[in-house]
Amino acid sequence: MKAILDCNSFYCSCERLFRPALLRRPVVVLSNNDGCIISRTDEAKALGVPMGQPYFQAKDIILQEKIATFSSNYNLYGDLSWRVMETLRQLLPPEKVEVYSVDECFLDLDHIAPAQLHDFCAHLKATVEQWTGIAVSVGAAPTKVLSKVANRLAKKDKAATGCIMVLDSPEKTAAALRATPVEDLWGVGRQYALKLRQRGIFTGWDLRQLNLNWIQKEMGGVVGVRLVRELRGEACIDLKDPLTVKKMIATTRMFGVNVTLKKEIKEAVATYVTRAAEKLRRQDSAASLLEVFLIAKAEEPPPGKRFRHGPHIGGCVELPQATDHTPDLITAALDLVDQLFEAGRTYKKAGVMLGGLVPVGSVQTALFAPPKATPTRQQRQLMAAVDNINFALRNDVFFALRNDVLQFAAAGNGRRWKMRQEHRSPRYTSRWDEICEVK
DNA sequence: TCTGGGGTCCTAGGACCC
DNA sequence: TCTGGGGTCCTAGGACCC
Repeated sequence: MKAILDCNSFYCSCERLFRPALLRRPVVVLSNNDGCIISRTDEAKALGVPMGQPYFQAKDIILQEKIATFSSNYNLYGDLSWRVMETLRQLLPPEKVEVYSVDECFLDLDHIAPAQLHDFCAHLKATVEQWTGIAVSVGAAPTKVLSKVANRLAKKDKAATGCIMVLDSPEKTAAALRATPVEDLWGVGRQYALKLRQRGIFTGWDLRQLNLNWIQKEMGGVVGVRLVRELRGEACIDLKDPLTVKKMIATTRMFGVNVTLKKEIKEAVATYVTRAAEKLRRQDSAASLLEVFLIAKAEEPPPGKRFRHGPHIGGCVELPQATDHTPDLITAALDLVDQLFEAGRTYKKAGVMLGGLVPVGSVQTALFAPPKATPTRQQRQLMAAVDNINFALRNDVFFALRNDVLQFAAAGNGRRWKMRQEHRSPRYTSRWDEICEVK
């Protein structure tokens, strides 16, 4: 059996953890730049605040209902997420724990006797809640897709299920699938849901009966077939090896204000490259492909039409040799900005993507590259030192700055373009100067 | 005024090989 | 009149996830 354990309204729960006064009050958390609502508690949901709604549209109801509102505080969420996952790794062999997202985790429970499953899930839940203070839900079933179904139903009726559902018989599974609309299945998005509904397929149970040839043709080939097989109880999606590294690394942000100056675009791009290169080194990879893109300001969307981003202006270079050295990546990225930037345009967003990742230990030396293209031992040591200092001081009271202690000059220091975070809570668990005080 | 960020996997089709 | 068969590799784009 497999299980998925996820944190209830994770970002909101993190905010509540340090403010017990918010315990039964509605809470929402906003995306970067205070753009959209990306987490909401049951109370906020009950007041009719939709997930993903732009903040400025929800402002009226937020004020009217006195909904507590926070900018996203990833230092805090990242730290609490780590505590939840670490707790699970203490309760299960670590290779049976697959961290799927910041607030979700797949578990392999094959070693638990069927009769004990429910109790074991309850034990996991109670321990995580006691050790971290974050409430969680658990769904268990023979496959990943079915465990997602179970988890959703467990959360939907918290009082009846106690946030735990185990699908350990064909009858329970059938009932669960009949109660699950297709669009709420893991792997069915807007497009497929529409297609299925037009064919009269409304629930997971309906989908499970469909002919695999049709699925193969109409639902993304093997992806759809795998989904339906999983609905039938045939495990097709294994737990992922916890040691797999990323194949692509991206850092992209909306600007906090409109940007028209090339200098500012370059500062932002250099900042994003720095961040991406840090992630690169953390997984011991080197990148051979670098892409930079800019998003220009969107035209007014026609009334009633969905919001769309402005034109995407992107460029890509193949590096002469894979590297994880920030200065080399910045140089290449700024060259791209020179090619992409058009004076007179207004930009809303920029991003950097690193691809063609290879293990840093086995970088192929370029035949025609000048000898200095290979990062030297000193350059490696330099980057390691920069990372160590920044990681350490990011959490230190004496350097409680918004920016890193060590920065590249190309990243600038005006940073007018930085994102807005008007409602950020203190970083209770990762900054000494922002720790919770009891009076 | 104002609409997030970071990923994965798969397919189709083109270019190219012998 | 009539133009094979069997591959590989790459890219762009679609769909999905949280």
